[in-house]
Amino acid sequence: MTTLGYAILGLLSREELSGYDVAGRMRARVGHFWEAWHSQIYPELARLEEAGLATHRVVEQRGRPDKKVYKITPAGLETLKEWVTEPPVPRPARDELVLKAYSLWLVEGGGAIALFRDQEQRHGEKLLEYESIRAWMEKEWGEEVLRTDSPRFASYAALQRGIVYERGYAEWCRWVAEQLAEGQRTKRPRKPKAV
Amino acid sequence: MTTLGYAILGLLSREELSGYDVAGRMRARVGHFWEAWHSQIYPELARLEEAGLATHRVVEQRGRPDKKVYKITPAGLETLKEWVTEPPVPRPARDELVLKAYSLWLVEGGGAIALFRDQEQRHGEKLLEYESIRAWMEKEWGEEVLRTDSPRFASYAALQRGIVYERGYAEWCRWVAEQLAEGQRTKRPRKPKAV
DNA sequence: ACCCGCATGTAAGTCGTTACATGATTCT
DNA sequence: AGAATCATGTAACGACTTACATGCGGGT
Repeated sequence: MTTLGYAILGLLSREELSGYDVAGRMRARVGHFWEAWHSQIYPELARLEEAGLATHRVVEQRGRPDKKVYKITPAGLETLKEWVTEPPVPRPARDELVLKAYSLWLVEGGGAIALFRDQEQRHGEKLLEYESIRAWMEKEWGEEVLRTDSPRFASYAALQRGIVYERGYAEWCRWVAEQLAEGQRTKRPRKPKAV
Repeated sequence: MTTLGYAILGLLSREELSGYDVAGRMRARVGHFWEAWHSQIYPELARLEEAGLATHRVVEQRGRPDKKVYKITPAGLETLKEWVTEPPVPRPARDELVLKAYSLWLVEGGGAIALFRDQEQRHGEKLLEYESIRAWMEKEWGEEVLRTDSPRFASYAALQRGIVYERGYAEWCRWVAEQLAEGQRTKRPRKPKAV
């Protein structure tokens, strides 16, 4: 089983979905910590079905192409439950911007400051977006967001990670931009080639 | 050019390195936001050389196998500089634990609490490790860590991201574990199958 | 006329991981 | 005797991305 398989089972545990819908949920719901395109999703759904973890029925539609609606099986639910409490293999977050930061010393102020200010804004916007979703959840779902046996709690908890992540990211970007700006203000001449 | 290529150039811009050393630096220095194994590094170094961004010379050693020491070229430095200020294509952080959180509602307390407490500890330990490196840098490098044209500033800035990341991660884990524990204390019976 | 949403797939290519392969020296 | 460090590579596999492929209906 691949991680994507579990991601899909996680969605199917909440509702029956077509491949197209899975792709949509993937973008909207779990997109901030796992993404997948339909070209990966369709074969994965077929594999889940072959493994007996999901089944599908064809739903005919008027004026639209037929769709295959997938449903998780009891075996699928068991597999998913077992996976949930297993510790994940630790993998470092691959982050290209941090890699760029590691070579920041090579470039003179301007462009780098712009980059980090821009990234700060992007992540700040993401943060606001997530926070407004959280506000919506709290208003709409009330105390259920803290009822740990409710899927709404799980959605809320995952979103919470996105919020903490984006807040920290924006903070770091601002800090870097400030250091760069400060470095430009109190400019020292670069070290001469031969001392 | 792949991102790995730039990661390697970033290391070579500071010092000449053999493939073996690059692999080591990769683990120790940039490992918390980009990892790579030697099997990927050796071919990538060959590609960098072919593209004229690095050169190598063979260094003979006593009692040890010969090594190829790579050096960045002026063209390599230019390529690296150009890349640094280009905005990265936004890719969501793939995080399996958040995916597990999204399915947390399916499992009863015990195992899930243990998982998140354990993860909190892991990230808490990472945090302490990074903080002690930061303390070492500040003590050893002094004000140079804030001199934006110094490689030490860049190292410091990248490490800073690791610190913010791990702090946020540990915080989130603790929050989830607390919610799960709270949910267990004030246990409600699960919704009956048919109401 | 053209684009967007719905709907499902395959193919080609890239990137990353694990395993295979070899071999000397030093430490436990 | 066995493990770890230094040192460089290749091969096979798996995961992920981008592009190709098709087709209807509704909106601008």
